[in-house]
Amino acid sequence: MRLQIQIKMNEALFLRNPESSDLGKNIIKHSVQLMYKNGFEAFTFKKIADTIGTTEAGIYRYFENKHKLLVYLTAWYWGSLEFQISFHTNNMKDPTVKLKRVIKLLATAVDGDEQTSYINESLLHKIIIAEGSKAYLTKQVGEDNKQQFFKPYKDLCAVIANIISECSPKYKYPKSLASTIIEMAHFQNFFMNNLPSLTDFGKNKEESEIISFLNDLVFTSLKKR
Amino acid sequence: MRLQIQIKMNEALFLRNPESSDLGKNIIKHSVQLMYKNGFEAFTFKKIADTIGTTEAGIYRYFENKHKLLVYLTAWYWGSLEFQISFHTNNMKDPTVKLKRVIKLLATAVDGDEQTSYINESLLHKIIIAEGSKAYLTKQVGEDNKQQFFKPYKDLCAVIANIISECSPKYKYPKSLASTIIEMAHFQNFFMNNLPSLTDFGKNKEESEIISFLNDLVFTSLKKR
DNA sequence: TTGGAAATGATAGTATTACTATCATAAATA
DNA sequence: TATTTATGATAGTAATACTATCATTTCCAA
Repeated sequence: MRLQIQIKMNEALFLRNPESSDLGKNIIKHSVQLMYKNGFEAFTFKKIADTIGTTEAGIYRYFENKHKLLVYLTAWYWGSLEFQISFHTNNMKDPTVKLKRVIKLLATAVDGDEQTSYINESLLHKIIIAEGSKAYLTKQVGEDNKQQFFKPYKDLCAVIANIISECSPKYKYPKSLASTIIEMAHFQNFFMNNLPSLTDFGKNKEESEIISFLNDLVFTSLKKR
Repeated sequence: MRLQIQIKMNEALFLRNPESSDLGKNIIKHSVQLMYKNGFEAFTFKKIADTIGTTEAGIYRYFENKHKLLVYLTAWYWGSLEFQISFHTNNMKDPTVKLKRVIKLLATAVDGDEQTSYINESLLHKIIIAEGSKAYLTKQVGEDNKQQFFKPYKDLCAVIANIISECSPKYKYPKSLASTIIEMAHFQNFFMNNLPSLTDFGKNKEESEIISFLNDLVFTSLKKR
């Protein structure tokens, strides 16, 4: 038996649920590929339509615009990551071990069944690294936030902040430290591959070094209090 | 006497040097205002042209496209910040004191003479917080980097990494820690104001709390080695 | 099995964006 | 005064980001 994780998506993110039809799944699948290949800026509904053999109008029936589609993908990603974290840290007693596991998941992402669904999680991970911030770095953050578009991100951050507090109840900045490690797991990766002199990992370009850096950052902050 | 800081800009960022004419300075000045007001996505050359009473073609004589203009502004910002840092930490012996000063400058930015030039540095700071990452989160990072567009950022990061190493010569990740505090000085600010639950500063929304967080993060990492 | 709703395909059309090109005029400069 | 150089004015194009309409197919329920 093969389990399919179902991530409950915010209904306001789409006009028609892409999970509900083949066309919808195709849109998501090829959006991931196209966005990975061309980047968010050069990504257009026309291009998806052409590659999957439908028309622009067809895509617009599912998503209002490409911003919503990006937010959809990021929400899916954070949701999936929170699931992975709860799955992999389940039954762990020691919060320190938990936190280490979280850092590893943040920095590597995609575990096991890559082909679980129509979403290529490995590509999605790379998209989120390069484009994820653009989901909220906009003039409409406020409204988008009111509509709960960033709930999966905030939930994930809260989960991590709680583990941090378990590790070190007196630490004063659990949420900021959580968002810092989430963001840095991605940014250090982007820098390592694209602007390596902003990191100490330019030579080997190993994700494991990012993990070491984050572990060091987090656990010196939490130790001895 | 009033000193005017001159930041040497990469010539490949523009077609005609905006500092060399009134029109050029006007373009920069109103770009900052418009980008602040509308955000990078809604910012167009037509809109600048209309607000300063020239034509689109006029803007295109100075900048190839709005991406280059954004990169220009970020380069200017990092250059100015590096200058401020070297100015304010000049003659300081204790690297710890220096580093504290750096963190404060990163998180507050804009010091003293706001009206030094045609660039409103206070607005520019806000633009960099919300739009700065978009300068490098693109498919062309590689080429842009080859043309040295990000040199001011990388130089600043190197300066900070050096101070970190002075504080703690054995610390293994000076560059990554430097890019982390640079990015987080901005992201925590953005989060605090727009997605406050990602931070511990949502209640008071005080920059000083971001500074405390960064100080804690950095100095626990560097202490006791 | 049949009738009707829902989803898709096909086509058209609009406003805006992101440019490029041309030519006349004004300003600076040699 | 001649001549670059910068700017203004206008036009035009291809692509983007949509919206609208109508015909066809699919699917589900009476």
